[in-house]
Amino acid sequence: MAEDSRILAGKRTTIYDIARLAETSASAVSSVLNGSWQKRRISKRLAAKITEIAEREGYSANAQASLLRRARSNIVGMIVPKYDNRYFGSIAEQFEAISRARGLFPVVTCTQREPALEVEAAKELISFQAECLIATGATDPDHLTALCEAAGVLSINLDLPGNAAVSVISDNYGGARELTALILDRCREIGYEGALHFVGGRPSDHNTAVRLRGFLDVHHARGIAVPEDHVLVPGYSADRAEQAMKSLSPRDAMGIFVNSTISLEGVVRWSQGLNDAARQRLRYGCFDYDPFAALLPSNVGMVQQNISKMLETAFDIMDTRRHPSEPILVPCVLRPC
Amino acid sequence: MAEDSRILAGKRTTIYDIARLAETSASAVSSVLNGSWQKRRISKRLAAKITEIAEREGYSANAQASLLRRARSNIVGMIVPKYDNRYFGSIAEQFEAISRARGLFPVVTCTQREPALEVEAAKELISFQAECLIATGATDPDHLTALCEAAGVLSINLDLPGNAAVSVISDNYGGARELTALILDRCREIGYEGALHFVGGRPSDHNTAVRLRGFLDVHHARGIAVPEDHVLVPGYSADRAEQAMKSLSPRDAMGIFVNSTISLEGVVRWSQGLNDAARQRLRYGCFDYDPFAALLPSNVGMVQQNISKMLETAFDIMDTRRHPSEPILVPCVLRPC
DNA sequence: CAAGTTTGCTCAATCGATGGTGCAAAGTTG
DNA sequence: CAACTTTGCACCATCGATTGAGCAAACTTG
Repeated sequence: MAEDSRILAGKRTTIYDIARLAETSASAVSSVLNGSWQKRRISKRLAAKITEIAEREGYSANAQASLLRRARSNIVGMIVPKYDNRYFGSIAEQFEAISRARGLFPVVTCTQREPALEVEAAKELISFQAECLIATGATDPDHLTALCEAAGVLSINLDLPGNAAVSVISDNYGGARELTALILDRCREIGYEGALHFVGGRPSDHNTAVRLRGFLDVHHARGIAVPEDHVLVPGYSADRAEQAMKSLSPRDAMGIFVNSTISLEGVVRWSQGLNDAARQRLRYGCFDYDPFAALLPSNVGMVQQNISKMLETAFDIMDTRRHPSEPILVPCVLRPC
Repeated sequence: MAEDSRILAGKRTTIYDIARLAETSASAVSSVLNGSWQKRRISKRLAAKITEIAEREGYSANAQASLLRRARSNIVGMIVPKYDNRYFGSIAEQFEAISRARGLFPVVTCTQREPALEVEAAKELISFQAECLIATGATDPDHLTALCEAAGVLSINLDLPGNAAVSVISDNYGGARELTALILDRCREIGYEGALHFVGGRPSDHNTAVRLRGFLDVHHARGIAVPEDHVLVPGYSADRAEQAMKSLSPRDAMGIFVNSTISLEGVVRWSQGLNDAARQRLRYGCFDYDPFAALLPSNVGMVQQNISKMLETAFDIMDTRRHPSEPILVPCVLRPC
């Protein structure tokens, strides 16, 4: 079976080992195992022999050596803030699937919304010779783009836009308007005609800002004034959303625009503490979709972002190296509950 | 700034480029940039000069070249079935965090519960010289272990056990017993004393089998017979769980042990179609935790697996290369709703 | 100041796969 | 059968970083 000396040395089988066993050269082995043997005029007989021996020995090419020599790496990198929600989870899954279908090697890493981690991960991916880095929901996308540019790596912003690279994002404004209108309508049905609350996200965040604008514009169009203290943006965090809600004085009825499912977790935990009457007169909707949250009684609707379309667009940019300076907006789908 | 010739050639800066700019040797540059310069007696002066130039040029080491030369890769691989639930999402997140904290480079890839994809991903990770492969919820863990063994890569099974490598899994039996008991108790409160249904997972799956055994044992201990058609194991799929539920004849009251959150999605969709009376007399619990699902009215409790403990154990095995032949069981936590 | 030590650096082999180039041997053509 | 083409393969430089070995210059010691 596999050579004992190699096993004992703890080293892996190389093309040189296979060459020795097949009584041929390393270059023949290499070309046979990477599929370029026809072009290099290796006989079918030798190819079969090498293939068989390689299989028997459990040969596995050293990707480092191969990549070092080759011009392209076929590695595509992605950073993602979290895996704790459907949105980013699905982005990661689909990114991997599309990459594989194209013969690329996807490396996804989650960076916990921490700027330092994002930078570290980006540097690592660049060092790994990734050909492209998709920065999803990055806190400082332009910094990452700068790193990529210095290394000649294509960078694409997803979910959150940057100024230095192409950005593919949802139509946050449109989605927010639709959701706001829906929640207002549903509130009217229970006799509440006041301003909604906006909960979740952070002020410095582009998506939060745009969604908030949509939220305010719809109120304005309906002639409803939004008091300042109706806007609570304590970050993307269940705990902080819950605290923010608890800090409000109790109200008879209320409607909430929840920005992100992670914030919804906090809102929902807070609502568990309400008495039945208050809960009966509570309505909310959420930007981002979750199948279980969609079934909660007070939930009137969720905005689902079009992930397939966003990724399709991103890969299209990889192919064509198109570089529009304006973010590409992908419409969302409002799913009433 | 950065050398124009390099830019034009589309190639990245190497230690040789830096060496030329700093009027020194590549080996000096290498040792300075990888931190081994003190050991190699490079002067602080030269080190500072090299560091400055490297920074100015935006140098990024070619990890492939570095790894080729080095003995250890520090790469640790993990395959995960899906990112669409909290359980696997959290496993991936925590695996990455722990790896980074240990100076390792984590590469996680999701394989959609497809055996062919699992094998492909494992081969790729081995080819990248991963030092260890953690196979999470793999459909054929022993096959992956065989691949790893041939390449001298440590393999560890997580979530689902295998025979060929160490396995770290939850105490599925204990968790299932507790959950079953809880659902039965809650059903009694609404006057239903019959057998529960078991929904989700697949017959060939170890975890499904063990959980089902716990489920049956508790029924048996209480003297409740479980009809064969109460066990529905159509796979880990929301659609198939929903179909399975729809195929049942309507009942006055019922209790369900739902195996996995993805199956719960199907069950919950099905329950939306019930009339109010039937829904009033429906109780279920789920093996695996989801914060939103925990708030659904008919949900009586969810089993949360102890991910931190499982990963801690896995990394402990990486360190010590301990190789117990029996799976290591990690207790779960039942979270009543 | 001669002998020995330390400091500070460079040289060159190496990791494993790739692919351009070269060169026999076999096959073809006139 | 000489000249030419095709087939089938091996040789070796190369990718970029690492590291053992070696060596001059500076410094120390008696």
